[in-house]
Amino acid sequence: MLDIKLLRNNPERITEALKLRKMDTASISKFADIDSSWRKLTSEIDELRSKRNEASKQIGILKKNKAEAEAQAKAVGSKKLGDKIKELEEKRRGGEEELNKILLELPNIPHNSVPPGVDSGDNLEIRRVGKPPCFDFTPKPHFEIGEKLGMLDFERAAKVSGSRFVILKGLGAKLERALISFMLDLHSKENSYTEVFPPVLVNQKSMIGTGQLPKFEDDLYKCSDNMWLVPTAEVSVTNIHRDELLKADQLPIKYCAHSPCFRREAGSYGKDVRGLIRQHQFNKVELVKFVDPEKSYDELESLTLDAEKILQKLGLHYRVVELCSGDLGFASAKTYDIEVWFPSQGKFREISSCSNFEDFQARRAGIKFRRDAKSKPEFVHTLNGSGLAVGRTLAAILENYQKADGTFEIPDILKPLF
RNA sequence: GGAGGGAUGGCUGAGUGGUUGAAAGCGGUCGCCUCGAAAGCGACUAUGUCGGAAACGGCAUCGGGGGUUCGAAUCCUCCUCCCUCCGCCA
Repeated sequence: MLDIKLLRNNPERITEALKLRKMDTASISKFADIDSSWRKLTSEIDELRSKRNEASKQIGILKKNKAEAEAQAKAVGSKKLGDKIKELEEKRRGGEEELNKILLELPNIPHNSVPPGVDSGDNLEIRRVGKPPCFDFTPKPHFEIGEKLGMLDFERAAKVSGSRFVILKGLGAKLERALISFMLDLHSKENSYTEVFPPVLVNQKSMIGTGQLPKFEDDLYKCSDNMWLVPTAEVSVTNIHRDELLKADQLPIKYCAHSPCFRREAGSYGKDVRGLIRQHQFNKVELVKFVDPEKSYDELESLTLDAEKILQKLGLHYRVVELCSGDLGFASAKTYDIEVWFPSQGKFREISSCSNFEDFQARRAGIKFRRDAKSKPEFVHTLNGSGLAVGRTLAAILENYQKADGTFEIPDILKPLF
């Protein structure tokens, strides 16, 4: 959520930001209209309430002094004030709801450093690490390798659940588990994240807190009792500190978590229909930070490096891309995508997305901290990034470590886990 | 699922219709004391919002919504969460 004051005092800045994201700016002027009448009504209501409070106070005193008749007379006038207040409040309520809706559906403002652009074509490559493997044969796609080796069973998964599901078997299941372990160990031991194992079924407030709702309901699985399956552990983990006032010396708070993630992938028909790339359910290890606003951009750099470390240790070729304004996620102010090399496709595919949300999520979720004893609470900055998407990592290993005979090598770093 | 109990400021915890934004304690900040510190003493110490350069003032907020009343932390009602007991269950 954006700062409502910014919206009032500097709507040009937000209009500008929306344009960068190629979004409709109509809601800005709509907001201004409703807001000004909301504020006018509010000051009228406040004034009337002030009068009524004064009258009530006096009635109290009169009653104490046994001046019943006077008290009665005053109560009549006060009742009228009350009716008027109720009427104005009713009038205000509709606008209030609309303002809130607009506010909750406005995306974050891109950071100054974010390159302007319309889509992924305008993203900026920051660095390339490692080298693509050389094959003296045509590299196969990961799903062919996995199916042939009995590690991946898409057909039966379709029977059990539907399309975009997979059953990992034998070595496949074991490799998945090893990867989760490896990632969590590295982040908790070397990168000093606290490991957490969060719920994957969350309430609506949590989904609003991180920005999935109300705008992206179509992407989510909704269960009964107004509970939702998380599309990423970011939701569960960021909301750990919802409506909390943290102490400055607690920051930065760093969590890593593995969770299954659930996405409906509505509107992605025909995209990556085969293989592990785009599943309705997949495992992911997530990194989440709560930090001092002044340090959040340094923290974004280090978080990205923490995620990269996994790929380096696995010996996978990758690049880091800075998302342009048009490709930026709803809640993000700045995002680096890490893309891993897929030999069968001859291109890089996203395996991690590391973002600084600044105070956008903190404001929605009410996550504050007090700088020192004398200062007022301020919103923290939240960040998160995949470290990494496990299914895609497994796919990348199959492809990059494949051999001519259709088998593949387990990366050295994982061997102790087998 | 059934029966009870509870939710108050950074924390603990009083408060059952009237000048209560809220006692007390803890914690914190500042001052006095001291060579310095501890202890002691004193003052200050919620958030949001509107107006204001500020001082300050209005309004709202005692888990959340709705209601009763001139007036609600306090009464009624619905909801959420927590605790205890019973049932069921991995």
